Amino acid sequence: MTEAVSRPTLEAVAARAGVSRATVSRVVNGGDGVREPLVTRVRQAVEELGYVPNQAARSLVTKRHDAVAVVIAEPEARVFADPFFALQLRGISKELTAHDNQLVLLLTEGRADHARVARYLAGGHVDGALVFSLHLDDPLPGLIRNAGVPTVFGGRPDWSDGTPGPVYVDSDNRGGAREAVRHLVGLGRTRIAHITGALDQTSAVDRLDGYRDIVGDADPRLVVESDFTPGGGERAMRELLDRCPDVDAVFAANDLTALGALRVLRETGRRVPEDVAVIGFDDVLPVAEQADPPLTTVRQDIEEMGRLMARLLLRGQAGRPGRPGRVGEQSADEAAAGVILPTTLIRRASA
Amino acid sequence: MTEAVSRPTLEAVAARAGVSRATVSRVVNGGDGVREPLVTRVRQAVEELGYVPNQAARSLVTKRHDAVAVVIAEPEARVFADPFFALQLRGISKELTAHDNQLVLLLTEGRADHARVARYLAGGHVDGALVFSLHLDDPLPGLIRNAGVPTVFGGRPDWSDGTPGPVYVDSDNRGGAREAVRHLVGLGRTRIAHITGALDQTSAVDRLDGYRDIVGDADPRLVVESDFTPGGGERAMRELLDRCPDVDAVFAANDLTALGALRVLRETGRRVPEDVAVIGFDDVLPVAEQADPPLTTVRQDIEEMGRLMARLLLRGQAGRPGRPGRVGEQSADEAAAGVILPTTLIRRASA
DNA sequence: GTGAAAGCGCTAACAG
DNA sequence: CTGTTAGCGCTTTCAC
Repeated sequence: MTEAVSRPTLEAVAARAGVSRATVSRVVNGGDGVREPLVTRVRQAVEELGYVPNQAARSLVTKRHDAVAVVIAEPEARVFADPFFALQLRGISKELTAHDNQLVLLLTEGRADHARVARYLAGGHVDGALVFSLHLDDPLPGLIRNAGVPTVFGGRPDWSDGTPGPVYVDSDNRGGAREAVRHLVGLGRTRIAHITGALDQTSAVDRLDGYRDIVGDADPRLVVESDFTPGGGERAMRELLDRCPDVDAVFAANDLTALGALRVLRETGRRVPEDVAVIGFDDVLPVAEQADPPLTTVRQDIEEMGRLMARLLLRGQAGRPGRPGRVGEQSADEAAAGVILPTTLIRRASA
Repeated sequence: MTEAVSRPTLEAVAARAGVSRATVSRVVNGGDGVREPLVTRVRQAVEELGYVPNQAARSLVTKRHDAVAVVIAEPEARVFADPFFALQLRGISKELTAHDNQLVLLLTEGRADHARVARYLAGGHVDGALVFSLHLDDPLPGLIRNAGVPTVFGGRPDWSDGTPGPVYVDSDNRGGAREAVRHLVGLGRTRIAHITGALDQTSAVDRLDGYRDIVGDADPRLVVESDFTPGGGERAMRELLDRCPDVDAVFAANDLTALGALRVLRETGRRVPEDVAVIGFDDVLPVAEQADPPLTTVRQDIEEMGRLMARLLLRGQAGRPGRPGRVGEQSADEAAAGVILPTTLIRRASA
């Protein structure tokens, strides 16, 4: 006795309400132009039968999917070492949910998966894509452009060709860096160092630029390249102390890096902030708040970034090389561009 | 000139290959019972046209979706404070990808979203669900059961009614706790305390049980209830020192809690591990490795948990109260049950 | 083995 | 305003 619980169709609702399928369809989709008595009758039939529209059938005719792909292209485990993506996802999810769109998550493990993702996007399974791929040499953005799907990028992508700029949402990395360094200057520090992030990511480059905006042509030995990890931060800090024992402030490219720097500073007997002031970036709470001493850092509103990305896509601000759809209804002359979210300096004990 | 780039259909491929739609369909779906010359010709046409099957059309007839929902029901921001879910997602994603299934992510913000999720699952948009909902009083698992979708839970759910047990994957929280405490005992500690996690989650309860398994009826003041956060860990540690100044070891319910405990220990001038040994749980790398001193902790293979959940669902081990589908093809007598993954004690400096 | 034909459940003209 | 009529692109009997 396989209780074949096949769900009710439009047909069934129509029969029960004593109207045509078309009328039920109209009611289900907002019920414009249907007279009150019928609307109620249909609504009731829907209720009684527990009718839920079959999305596949609907997509087949509308060519819409009410679904958006989120592509996270980060081979490194590092992505998962801080809550960055989790927060973005939450922001994205909230916005998509508010507009009855589903979130299809596409995680990639290196290049092997790129073709798969490109095929999926080109396959017209979703109305748009939100893409995180922050590495300069990543071929994925290009592939995605060819897929002809409206797309919004998370973080400024690095396209130097002449095509109309991609739509993206980013934090004000450069401005945030400037504020951090300015704060250090305000503290009277004169030997301000910078430990960079992985310079194949625009965020790291922008933060370095912000640092340079303030310090000008300071001693180049005060800039040490690193990679956004605590271990990298340690190595960089050691090298820094080696090169410039008189350093009195460090602006680290992110909180994890700052953590590594703090550790080395402590080991070598420097007091923070008395001897060396330290500032991070991101304001990853469990890291920044629990650091010793608690970390002064530049906060970015990560969840808001996610929300905004989704909003841009749904509003059709996104580049849409190809076919139509509810997502992507922007006017043709809408200049594709980036949206930059402000950052805030959070003062704690380390600077 | 809107280059209506409407993608090629089966029809088009059939025409190009000089065969019928049915034949193309067969080839696309594995190409059994089609003779070699045709297979090649069709494959080539598919290639040339860049044909990608329309999933909506396919689902409409097969009633399969090759999509799985991942439901993360965590109102608290805490979820996002550690990479737990990110790692699970990665494991899930890998497994789903390997079987050509899509991952639909459903994040919920408290009860308001429960109805939405239940409706979505009941709506037959996906072939199954992987559900994370670790709070004892959460109504979501019940709702999902009623949705009639094959489901695998992440973490042992707490159903006390008589229904056949839900399928779930969990870490060996109890065993891991035992190992941690045993290690402390082996170190010669005699006043071993436990700072619990949020006791409305089975993981916290299981870890507490494991602790008790080893210490027996030790001084009950050595157990302090907390909530898995660093702040909670601090408060708990303070209370603990207050109650039992002679404590010489602490087993914390997770790494974040241990971090808070370490901080208080340091503040109050205790040396770790000389005066007080500390063990955490989870082995969240950026936390455990960067702690001062680096944290001895119980590692769980989180990614593997995710992978296993997906595998169970795809293999049809999952409870399936309702309709058929590729997902959920288990034999009726297959005993639904939990799979418990082993944990490992990672020795660092803190104990 | 291969093709022809009948829908899957829904929306979107088009009549009435 | 409401109902009728075509399909959307695909899989799947069923003949050939």
